[in-house]
Amino acid sequence: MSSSEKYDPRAFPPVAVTVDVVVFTIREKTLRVLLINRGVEPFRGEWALPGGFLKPDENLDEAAARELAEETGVTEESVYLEQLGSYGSPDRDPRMRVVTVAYWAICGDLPDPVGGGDAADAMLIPVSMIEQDEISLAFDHREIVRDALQHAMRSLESPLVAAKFCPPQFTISELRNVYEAAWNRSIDQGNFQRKIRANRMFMNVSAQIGASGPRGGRPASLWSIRDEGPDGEDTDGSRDSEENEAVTRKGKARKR
Amino acid sequence: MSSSEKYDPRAFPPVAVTVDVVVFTIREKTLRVLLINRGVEPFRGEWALPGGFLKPDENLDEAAARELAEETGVTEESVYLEQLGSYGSPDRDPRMRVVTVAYWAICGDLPDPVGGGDAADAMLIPVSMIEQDEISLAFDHREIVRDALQHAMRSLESPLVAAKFCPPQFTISELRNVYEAAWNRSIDQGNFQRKIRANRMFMNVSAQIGASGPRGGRPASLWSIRDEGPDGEDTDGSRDSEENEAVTRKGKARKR
DNA sequence: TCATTTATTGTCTTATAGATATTATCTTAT
DNA sequence: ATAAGATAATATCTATAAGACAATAAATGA
Repeated sequence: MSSSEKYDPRAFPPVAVTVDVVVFTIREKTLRVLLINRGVEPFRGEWALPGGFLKPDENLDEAAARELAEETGVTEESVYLEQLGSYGSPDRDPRMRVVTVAYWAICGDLPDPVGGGDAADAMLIPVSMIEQDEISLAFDHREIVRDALQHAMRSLESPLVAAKFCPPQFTISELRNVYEAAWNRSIDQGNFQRKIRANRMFMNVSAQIGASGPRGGRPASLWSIRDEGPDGEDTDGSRDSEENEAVTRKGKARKR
Repeated sequence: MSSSEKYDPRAFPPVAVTVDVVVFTIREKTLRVLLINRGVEPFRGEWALPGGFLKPDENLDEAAARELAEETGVTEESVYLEQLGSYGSPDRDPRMRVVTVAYWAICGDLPDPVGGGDAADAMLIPVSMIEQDEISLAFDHREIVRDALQHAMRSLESPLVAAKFCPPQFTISELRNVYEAAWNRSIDQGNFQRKIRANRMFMNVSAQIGASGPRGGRPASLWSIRDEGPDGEDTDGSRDSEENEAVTRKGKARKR
């Protein structure tokens, strides 16, 4: 700040800092984003991201977690929440100068009737509707959602992130369904099995056996993310594979 | 913001927004970061990132570019500048609540005597000194630099980003030197050539031939980044390789 | 000329992804 | 009880790419 020290921060026009959260979840095999219908001006009646003003004594992560909890009822446990980036065009909020810090989250188990009281004041819209511009959002939230989507798709390459869409214990098929929803195409089952089984970050909960699906079929074994202690507790001493093996996205883009 | 609309932004305690930039460059085959010696309180005399307060009429990217230019004299041309993230712990600045938006930049051609007038008020320290905690920084700038470093290392997997450390036209060896500086190990020359030549984002400036090194040797041909038009102008019609082929980091970690 | 340096090309090995089976184990219908 | 269908789990083959390693080519300076 050497060359800007002449500026007294208190002399600056007021800037408000908000936090907005792009909440992803999967419903009906479709990747969706949580939107809130604004009850007040500006942009009253339009759809916007859940969010709010940063409070004096909380840091950014805490503010994001608080907003997420207020808007979804989801406690911090089992939720993936990560900062996305900040947006601060001078005129992005007609009221005053507002810089927002955007976060993105994965909720595997969103309570279905989201929102406060009114049933119509919150919804989960498919991301495809935003990609194809079939809905307009308040502020610059369309840009934020698009950036979040792009970021999320990259992060999904790590199956550890994809697993956040699943319950704590899950079958490999459930994890595969996450990718099929996000990428909107089918994934070879056998190859996916091989990939996950080779990833040492996943642990077979051998004691448990999942139930068969509604249409029968061999029951799947349950898996969970290996809780990594402070130091890498390597039960199997001889391994030299990379820890973060990505799930790549090549292959025939056959429709589902 | 639905559940927080009760808050009037103007009623909030003042928040200042600053922009800090982590400027990377390579000197003496070492990846380095630009630090400024603070001339005023707080943290007077300590090393800090270049940065300053967000001005009323500029957006975040503009503020970062301005700070970068003020502190280094480097104009926006040929500089890679990207937002890293925001930091807003309540007590990160003893004066008042300050949220900073951090950026990271790659400067291939930093003017050597950086800083304003005093020669000692700016320096380029090796990133290893920060990794190993051999220097203390003002504010939470150590955390910011570490995050930037982590982010930069990931971004470097794209040779297009690595090329930002080089002049507009460069030899493949110069580009390889970027990786050798960043990863602190040698890279097989033949394999690297093959990799870059296979990447359609690089273009051989066949007319030009670079000069030989100080110790002789065959002069290298010059390369540049293919300036991509609005639509992919594909001179060579038949290609189906991915555009962003990464330079991976495996292989023997032999010392240099 | 020769040593040196860098560019360029080639080959071998290994690892992995994807395609394509095949086998195993369950549910449901008859 | 049996057959059919569904899903899980395993196996095999191929193509591709990366890395290790080596060899050749082209320029420089001494």
